Amino acid sequence: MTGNKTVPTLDDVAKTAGVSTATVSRCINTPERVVENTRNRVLKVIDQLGYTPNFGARVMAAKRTYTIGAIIPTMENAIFARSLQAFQEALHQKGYTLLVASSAYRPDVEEEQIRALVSRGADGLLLIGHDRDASIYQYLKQREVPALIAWTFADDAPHPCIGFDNRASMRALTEEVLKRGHRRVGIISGATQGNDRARQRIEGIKDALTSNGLDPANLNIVETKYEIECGGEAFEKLMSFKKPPTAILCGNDVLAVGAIRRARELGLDVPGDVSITGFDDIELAKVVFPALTTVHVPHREMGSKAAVELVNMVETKSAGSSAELNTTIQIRGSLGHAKN
Amino acid sequence: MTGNKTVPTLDDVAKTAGVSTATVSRCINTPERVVENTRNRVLKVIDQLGYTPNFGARVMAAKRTYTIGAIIPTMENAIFARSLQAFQEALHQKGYTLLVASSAYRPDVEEEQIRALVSRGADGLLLIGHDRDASIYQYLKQREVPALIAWTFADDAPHPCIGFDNRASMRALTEEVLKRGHRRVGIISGATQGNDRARQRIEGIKDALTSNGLDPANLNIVETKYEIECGGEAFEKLMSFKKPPTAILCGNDVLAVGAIRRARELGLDVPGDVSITGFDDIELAKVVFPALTTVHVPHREMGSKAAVELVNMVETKSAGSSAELNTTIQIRGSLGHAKN
DNA sequence: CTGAAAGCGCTTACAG
DNA sequence: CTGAAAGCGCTTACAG
Repeated sequence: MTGNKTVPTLDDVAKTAGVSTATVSRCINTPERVVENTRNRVLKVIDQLGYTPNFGARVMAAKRTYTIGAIIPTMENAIFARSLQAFQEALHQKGYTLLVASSAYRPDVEEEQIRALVSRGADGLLLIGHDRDASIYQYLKQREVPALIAWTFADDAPHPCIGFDNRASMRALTEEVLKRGHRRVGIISGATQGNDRARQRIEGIKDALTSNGLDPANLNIVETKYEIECGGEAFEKLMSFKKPPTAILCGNDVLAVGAIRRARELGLDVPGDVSITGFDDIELAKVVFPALTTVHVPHREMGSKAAVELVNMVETKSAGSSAELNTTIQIRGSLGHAKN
Repeated sequence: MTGNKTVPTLDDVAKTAGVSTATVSRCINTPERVVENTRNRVLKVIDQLGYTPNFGARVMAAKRTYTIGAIIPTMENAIFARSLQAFQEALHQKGYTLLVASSAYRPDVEEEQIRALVSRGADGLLLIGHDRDASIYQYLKQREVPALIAWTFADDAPHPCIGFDNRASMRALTEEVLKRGHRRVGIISGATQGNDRARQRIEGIKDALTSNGLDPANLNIVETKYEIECGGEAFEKLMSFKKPPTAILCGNDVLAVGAIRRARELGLDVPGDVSITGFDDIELAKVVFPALTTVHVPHREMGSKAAVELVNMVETKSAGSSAELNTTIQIRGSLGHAKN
């Protein structure tokens, strides 16, 4: 009744199976290098004793943790959730576990989290967007921790990325808006500082305006935090202008949903009085009324591809390769024709 | 230019500071046991060399990983997100990192994940609900991994839990529904098997019916997966009865939102034709139209309290104590009077 | 195919 | 207050 509660070690297995610890280790890690006979015997003992390798020891000896870290801007809303779920599932399938932290969209917090996960032994890191201090990339390089960037794509990125073209996507959405006669366009953007995705999306809007003969200089842009309430406030601000926009493009669905809600509170009809669009196509987009016109992002695909590629980078110690995913424009009730 | 890329070890620090590794270790872990003078010298060297303790070695020597695992049913929607975010933040503040996995509401997957996180060295585990195989609790006990249950509360639970009374909460909500004249009530529940929360919520509804002189036996219950689409299908099924319910109580907001959406598609007015309620009060609840009457759960409070208590259990090796949190009923547009 | 043994980088009684 | 040294439980060249 006493030795009963002790967790069995490799040594225990080796002794009761009558082999060396090396052999037991091989049975677990490279079974093909052990003859079937011994292997079966060892595996039976492992099963009998309920042996599981000690994580710390394994990490130290193998210099690998089979752990991947992900730092996302937020877990609060669904923006990154679906992707992260797919990422975790794919990781699990490859025998890796996910370590998560969130940065609250703050560069300083993100840096702290990166260091925390690395020192905790993450074999690789998933990061969102590539806009961050050079010193961080240097640190990652020094520690030899491969990093993969998601949620954005750029040919010339110094790090591999699995994502989509934020600028082109937003441009395509804006074209749809302009096609419906809108000429006074407002923007509600998340903070652009340290957020290349937010900036790219704004650039995309400007691209579309320019190619339609409009002057991007007249654009009204309100920057705010990615929160529903903030979207509402920004909306109110834009609508308080003497010549309010007839269409408001939001940096993501969360902001757009806040805008729609505030519109209702103010007695404004969407899209009758003002059209509103989002970006991401999270669950909220389909649930809000009117349903949100937005850019559909392949969340799950991005998550699982990122997992596969990152594990590949870790295991082959290769630089990794990028992949561009497609987005599609989802036209729903919140976008209508400019009345005028 | 060569030794440059090597990650410094404790030994390196000890040598260049002219002390033993024990002293360096103390400077990091129990600084008060080192005189200020030596300590300062050592800390300076640590800083200079950019030393960070090797995780694996530390884990093995200290038999602690400073890592807490959490297994939640899903990350896809926002149900657990806010709580998990608060949990992670509180953990981070205490110097712990969060390991996450999701079970997709499947007991077998959950068990696999529990074993994965434990063998990965989680110092403690956060689990949702207490309904699971006894062998799992036995395993946890054998491995001496403390577990804390969230999202539910029971005085007599064998494990400490930080949560709320699902049954009483749902009963209180149901009272509000009955108060508005509803007599034919339908239920859309998540799968009850292996989910004590789902069962408790149904019991709560029955409690309210009984105490109002209604027979719970007449209740129409549809069980389905916790997904928006499924909520819609279950709704349609309930409304296809010859005597459809005038109020439908859903096991959570996700199901309720699906029901509301389907109602609109079917041309039914909510709450004019049928009232719909949810549970959890996630963001969706306020965004859907009409806004959802639901049970408000203190997500963030639950997450952070769970973190504090779990860390406490890990560090003091105590059994841990439970805490019951309060829920409140949020009356919003989706609940109206029975027309009859 | 298998074993003996070094080594991974820390922490922690035990002395002094 | 500080140091010498054992030990944590694995993996992996190196032999044979």
